[in-house]
Amino acid sequence: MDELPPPLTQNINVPISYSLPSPPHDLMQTQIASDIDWVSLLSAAVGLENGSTKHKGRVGRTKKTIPPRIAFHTKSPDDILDDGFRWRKYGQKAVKNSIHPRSYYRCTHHTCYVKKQIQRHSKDASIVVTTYEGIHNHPCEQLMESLSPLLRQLQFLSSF
DNA sequence: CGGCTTTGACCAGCGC
DNA sequence: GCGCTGGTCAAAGCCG
Repeated sequence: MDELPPPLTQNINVPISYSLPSPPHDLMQTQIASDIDWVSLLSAAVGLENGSTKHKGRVGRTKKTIPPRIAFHTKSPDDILDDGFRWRKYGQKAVKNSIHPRSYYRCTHHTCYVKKQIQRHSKDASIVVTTYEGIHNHPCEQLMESLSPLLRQLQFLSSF
């Protein structure tokens, strides 16, 4: 499986819960432990979403397929969570029933079309709701950067 | 100069 | 059909 979820790194904020949007119902929220198995978690989310019907609203101007979606609730003073990937902001909108605007980000990798939305919780401003849409089709740059010295060492040792 | 953010305009879905 | 709302576009400006 080369489609990995946003990996946990040492400086990443640990989500306190995640939500699986499952239309037509509202978000289904589950508390998670800090040592969560991210691969199986996101795999479950992908499986759940693939079988679902279309969700409310326009998915995109050109894209017709519905990508998998998963939302993380993170208690953090920072809006932008460092998940190891590079993101470019392409929009911000004020949303109804919330004083906090919603920010829209796209993965900057040219072949990757993953998007994420970031919004502060309407009732608890200390909670950041990050919604990922789609799965990255490339490795995490930051993770590969931190692993490359280790990989080089392993290659060196394996030559003996 | 390239990459990024900001921000107003635009578009499409939905409910009435 | 119309208005509201959420999502996206794209020009302008900022920054390293």
